This record gives sequence, C-alpha cells and structure tokens, in this order.
Amino acid sequence: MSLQITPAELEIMKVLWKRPGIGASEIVDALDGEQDWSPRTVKTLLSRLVEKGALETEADGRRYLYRPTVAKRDYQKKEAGQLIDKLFGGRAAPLVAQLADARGLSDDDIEELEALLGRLKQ
Amino acid sequence: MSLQITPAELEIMKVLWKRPGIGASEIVDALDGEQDWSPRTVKTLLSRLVEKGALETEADGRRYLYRPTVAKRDYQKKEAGQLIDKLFGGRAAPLVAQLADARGLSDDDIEELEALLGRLKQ
DNA sequence: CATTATTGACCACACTTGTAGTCAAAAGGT
DNA sequence: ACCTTTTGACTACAAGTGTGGTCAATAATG
Repeated sequence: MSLQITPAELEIMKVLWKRPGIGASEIVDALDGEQDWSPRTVKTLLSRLVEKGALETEADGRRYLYRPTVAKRDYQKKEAGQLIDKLFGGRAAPLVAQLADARGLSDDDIEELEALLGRLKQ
Repeated sequence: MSLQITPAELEIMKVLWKRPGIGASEIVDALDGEQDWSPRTVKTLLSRLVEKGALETEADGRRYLYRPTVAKRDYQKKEAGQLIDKLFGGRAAPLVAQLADARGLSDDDIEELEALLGRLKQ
C-alpha cells in the first residue's frame, strides 16, 4: 500500500486526524476559513482517499462517516523519512542543522531537543 | 520564483549539484545505474528545469552545459521548512522526535546534534 | 566526403491532481 | 405526499508529470 497523499488530500486528513468519524458536511464546515473549496471538491478528495485506502468508511444512514486508516504519527514518520532519504543522504543530523539554519530553533525547541537526546542516550 | 522541482527532476539536480557545468550526455552517464532513463527522458527533464529557472545553460559548441541556479543547501532548507509547516505545525522539535523514533538516530547523529545544540546556545 | 551518432527543439500520451459539475436516491420540511 | 437539500457515484477537464518519440542540424568517424 503506497498511500500517496497529495497536498489537497492532506488537508482533509488533518481534519479527520483531529476529529475521526465525522461526515462530509462536518468536514466541509471544519475546512471553512482554511480552504475555500466547494463541497463537491471535498467529496472528490474524500472518494480518492477512500479509493487509496487512506480512509475507511462506516455507513450512517444515507451517508458515510470517515476515519483515517493511518495514524498521523505514522504518516509524519514516513514523510520525514522520505525527506531525509531523498535529500539528506539518509542522515537526520544534517536535516536538523538545516532547520536550525533556516528558521532558527526557539529556546524551547533547543531544550526539547536536548531532553530528547538525553533520553536517547539513556 | 516558485521553483517546483519534481522527484524525477531532483535526480538531475543532484547530479548537477555534485558536478555543475556538465552536458547532457555526462548526466546520462552519471545516472546510469541510478535511474534507468532513456537519454530522451533526461533531455526532457533538463529542458523543463531550464524552463523553470532551476538550471542555467552555457553554450559549448553544439550543446549546453548545465548548472544549478539554486544551491543544494538552499533547496534542502526550503524543503525541510515546507515539511515542518505542512505536517509539524511549524515546529522543528516534533520532527526530530519523529525521526528519532522512526529510524533511530545513530550515536554519531546524537553527538552531532548535541554539538549543534551547544553551538546554538552560544 | 558520406554515414552515423549526438544534441536541442518540439511533440505525444497516459496518469495524477486540483477543482468542480451532473444525477439520482434519500431525508427532511411543510 | 411534494419540494428542497444533502449525499455518494460518476463525469469533466486543464495543468502537471513521467516517459519517451521525431526531426533537423551538426559533430565525429571511417
């Protein structure tokens, strides 16, 4: 299962990661302000996501409730891994270095990372 | 300049970041083993990259020499930034946490990151 | 010099993606 | 019981993408 989620589809996934098990109209509402999509467009994206296996449906009368089949965390992991394989020779450290350079890590970030590294070293 | 480089095009860019200023046939050779593309395909990708402004050309007799207009480093930065904006709420630390979880940082990675954090803290 | 190989310009074509329309069934209001 | 609204199914269609072909000019080679 390759699970190729496009940027537009990802917006739908983000809504459903936050509130799994809602129907199309709630998704349209949740996207209001974020994306300016016709309800038709949202429907198409939902169908494609179901077709791709990224969402599963549960019948609820005349409509479906949608729910991600992939945890957000797993998807993030996969994407992050792909990025470092694609551009950073498979090593994470250079990526972090670029991030630091690109946008500056906040003090909070730095502390969080130090704590994380501490845990990794046991 | 939006500079949207597709995955196939990126393979060409990687070759040229390593050896800027070479011609099409050298690129085909360099890709041999990596990608199994016909020379025609490589030509098309080169044209599109030039069209997009990601490469500049220098005439060399009957052919062109190609050279990236964007440094690899800048491109990496942009991509890393896009990823964390798209999926990690704009914060770098969660990304690093996922990486650590996803593929385990090596001892070298950890050391490198600690040194980096040390520098960032002044 | 005649033939062949290489190169950029242009073209092709199927698949994906963003964005949405049509249609028919069903649900809900009056 | 009708009319309207909502929903999923199917369809559309242009732009982008992967993959490669044709063609004419030119360089290299016999």
